[in-house]
Amino acid sequence: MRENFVEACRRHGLRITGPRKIIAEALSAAHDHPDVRELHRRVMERDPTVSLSTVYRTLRQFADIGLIEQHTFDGRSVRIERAPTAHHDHLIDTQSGRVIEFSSPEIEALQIEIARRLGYELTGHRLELYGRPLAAKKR
Amino acid sequence: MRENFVEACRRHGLRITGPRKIIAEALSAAHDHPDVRELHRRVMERDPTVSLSTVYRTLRQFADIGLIEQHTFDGRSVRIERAPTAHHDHLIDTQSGRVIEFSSPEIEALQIEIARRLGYELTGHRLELYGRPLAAKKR
DNA sequence: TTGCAAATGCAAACGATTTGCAATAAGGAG
DNA sequence: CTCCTTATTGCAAATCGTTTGCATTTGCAA
Repeated sequence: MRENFVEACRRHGLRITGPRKIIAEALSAAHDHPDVRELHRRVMERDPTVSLSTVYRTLRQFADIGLIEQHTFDGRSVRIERAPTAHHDHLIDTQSGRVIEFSSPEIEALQIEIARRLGYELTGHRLELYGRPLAAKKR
Repeated sequence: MRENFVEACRRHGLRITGPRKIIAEALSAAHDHPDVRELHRRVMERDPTVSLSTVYRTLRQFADIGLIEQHTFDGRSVRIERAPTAHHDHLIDTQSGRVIEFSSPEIEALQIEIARRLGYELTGHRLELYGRPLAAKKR
């Protein structure tokens, strides 16, 4: 993501600052979907002087230029995700809070169809599945 | 909803109080998906002494006993909906904020299937479509 | 190197929601 | 019908996540 980040910032006239570099690093190291406080914690491990407000501000900018996405799964705080290369939806493990990504062309197609039938052009959607692991039982 | 409300409260040991009656009335009169402040506004039209905190507390209780559902469509404030008789999802008109209900057995089935394939038992889901009306163009 | 707009840290502000507490009222017992 | 216990209420203050104003610092183009 490093390159992508530098390039994207340049393209949008954002300066390559210390805090932004650190935040970008923390993001590319994140293989999960942390919330902002958690991300700030990780950023502070690299540089404890970066403030929470800078993290918030930077995340908004990164989202604006398409580097990340911000989701609110539970109605609670925002969770961060590196810019997806391909579209996908999420399954949230209700026991652990873990987020699993998936995609379903069939569902995508149905969504467009449903919107059209209701007289709308689909401009976006959100699909979240909530589930309990079933493996545990059998194994 | 009047009867349903009295009965449900009785069944769960909730007292039938003045504020609760008013809130239940405002809810059954609502044919949209108001947020809490808007609902409180409507409640106050009937009785200006009912406080916002009582509305919040009552809504939580009503949700607990299944009289209503609370959604957070946009990541912003909570929107209220009378208990649905049948399950459905929502399409949000991005121009007007209006909410349209729909249901799709095909999608429901696919969701269960996807969760299973990922090793999960589906315990819940959220599906929201966002769209722009297309009728306007043609007519 | 210099100069200036962009970016930062801090603390205060915010909007939505929750909570502690003393006062009030529902509704079963007598 | 009145009394008593306990749930419920209104109010104000607290919380939580997020945003913002402002004085200070810092990229970076010239």
